[in-house]
Amino acid sequence: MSRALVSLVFRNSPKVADDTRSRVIAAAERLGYRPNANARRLASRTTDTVGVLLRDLHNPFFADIVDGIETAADRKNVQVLISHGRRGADEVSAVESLLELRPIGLVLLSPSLPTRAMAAQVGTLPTVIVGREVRQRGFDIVVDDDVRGAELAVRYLHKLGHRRILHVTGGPGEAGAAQRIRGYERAMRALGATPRVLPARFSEEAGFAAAEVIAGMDEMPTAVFAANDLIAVGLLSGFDQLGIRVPDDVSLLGYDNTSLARTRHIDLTTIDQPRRAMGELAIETLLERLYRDRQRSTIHRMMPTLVIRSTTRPIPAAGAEERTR
Amino acid sequence: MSRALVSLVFRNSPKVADDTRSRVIAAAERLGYRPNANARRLASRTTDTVGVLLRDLHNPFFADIVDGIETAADRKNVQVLISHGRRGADEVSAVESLLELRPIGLVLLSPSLPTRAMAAQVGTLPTVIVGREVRQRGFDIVVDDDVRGAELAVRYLHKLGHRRILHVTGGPGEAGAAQRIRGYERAMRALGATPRVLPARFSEEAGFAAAEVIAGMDEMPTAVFAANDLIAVGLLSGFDQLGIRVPDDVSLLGYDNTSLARTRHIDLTTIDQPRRAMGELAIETLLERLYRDRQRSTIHRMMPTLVIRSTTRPIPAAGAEERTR
DNA sequence: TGTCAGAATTAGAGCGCTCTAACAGGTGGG
DNA sequence: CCCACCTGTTAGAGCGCTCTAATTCTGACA
Repeated sequence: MSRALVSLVFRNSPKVADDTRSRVIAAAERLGYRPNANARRLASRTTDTVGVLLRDLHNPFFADIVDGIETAADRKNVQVLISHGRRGADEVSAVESLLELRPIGLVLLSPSLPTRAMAAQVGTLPTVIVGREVRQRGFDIVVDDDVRGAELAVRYLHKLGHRRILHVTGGPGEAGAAQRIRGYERAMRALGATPRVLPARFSEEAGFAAAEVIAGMDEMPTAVFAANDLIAVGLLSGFDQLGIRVPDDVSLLGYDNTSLARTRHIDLTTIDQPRRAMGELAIETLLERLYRDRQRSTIHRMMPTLVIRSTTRPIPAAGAEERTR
Repeated sequence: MSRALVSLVFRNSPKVADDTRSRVIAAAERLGYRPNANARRLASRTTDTVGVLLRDLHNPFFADIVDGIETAADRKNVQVLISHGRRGADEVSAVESLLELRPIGLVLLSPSLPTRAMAAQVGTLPTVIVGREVRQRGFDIVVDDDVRGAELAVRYLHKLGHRRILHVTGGPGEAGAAQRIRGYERAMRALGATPRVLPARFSEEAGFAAAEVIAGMDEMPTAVFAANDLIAVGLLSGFDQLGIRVPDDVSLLGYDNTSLARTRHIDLTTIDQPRRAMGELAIETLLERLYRDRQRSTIHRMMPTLVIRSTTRPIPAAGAEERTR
């Protein structure tokens, strides 16, 4: 049996006879043969693998996206190679080591590098950026529509009768913070309510601190829309400590539907990004550019959904009153 | 300039003259040259990469271990390749694709495969198993010392004055459950207390359900040691719902020090496994077998620590009384 | 029985690197 | 002034596969 035959068998080529195939497989088993992926990747023009840059393994948010990526990759018969740029460490070298393996494309999950630098590094390689909206020729984008997510949150609280709805936002550079403010403000104005934004950061600590600020306000809000779940959970403990009851005294709404929000003990009403779908779409967008030879950049803004749990409730009287409007 | 020269430059060989080196680098930059890792891996005898099987990306527990792995790998100048066997999916094929890349060794994080099957698959390749204690020649093991962790928990509660300490355990097959029961029972007996184990599973739901069972007991425990944090958090909500206050009415202690336990809102006293250290040790063990040509299997049982938060407190009177003993 | 199309198999080049051994160009000692 | 020796560079084989094109094998049909 020739080398080429074995190669064909291991690539499931249809042009090899059934009995030959089984003889090859039997022989391989007997000899303990295992194909060498490095040789295959070198010899074949294509590698059939897409590289995924995963910056933060600790954030379960990305886990769902990777799940989606792998589901779609499986379906499309491409391999996935994950590179974990160590926490805060050199993203450039993480991408570089991915590129040295000659993937057919790249998926970058919430990369933090300057857009220009990324563009220079990946060159013409099809690249999809998930979770960060950059304007740069050549990149395809998959993001959550944070503006509409925030609108969803505000409209729901408004429907419950809330009028004094405060937004606790993330830091200026934090992913989605600006868009969420925009959606919040737009929805508030559309509903004839006055927007009010309290600056913070995307962290539990910041939320905890914000609770005190809120408690000290002349006119306390009846509902708080936190820019992410961490802030919301921080607010929850802050309110708890200050004797402010959620949702009795104040309704609380988060963003991201993290596993934290899902625990019974927290049970936070929140906005859910379609994470798995985002991952799947990333792969599909990548392959579509590759196989259909698309040149133009696309941006997919995915529609988030509202997940109602137990930290929100109608304003006792006003709620009913307003609903009849 | 020859091909070999470029190769030497990119491998940081000391035997290339400084000016030649910079000329090569300049030329590479100008031509947009990037080494092909597949060719390198094929041509050189060694690949300098260890493969890591990560079964569950959603479990932040593994994220810390991977952090440790990458820290140590960085220090030792080896690459890390992560393979994410899709959730519950074919672990065999995930390991297989890792093996096809010809790593110098493997680190398996809490693998679920039968020991024999794993041994057959990896053959003589140095392999470290983290988080699961298997008895099989050829594997090195890094685990938390769950027996001593459980003892730590019991002794602490005992020191606080608790005598009726209940242990809510995980399912029979769940990682560490058996050892934690053993440590719990041993410590209880050593302290002259009567062990009592309530069977459950490693989930929030199971913890929630257990709360009701506990509330219905003739003689309620004054402290509950849950086999992991998820159970503890479930218990927390269960107790909450039943009007049982933690820690006023009952002290609660978890295991694993998950991010959940760390949130202010939960702030759970728990046992911490040295996850980063476990990851680092995995790499060191692997390389030590490789370079020192060690043949015998080793098992590292890492000492966990107690993290005191706000779900445990002394029994008001008895606590002080007992301390003077 | 010969012919031929199509199916199955194989020879041989080449993927981009590393490795060994050989080679060039100084340097310094005899 | 030659030779040994060291440093720096390079020729050429080879890593284990894929790919193309050529070759062999089959069976159908005249």
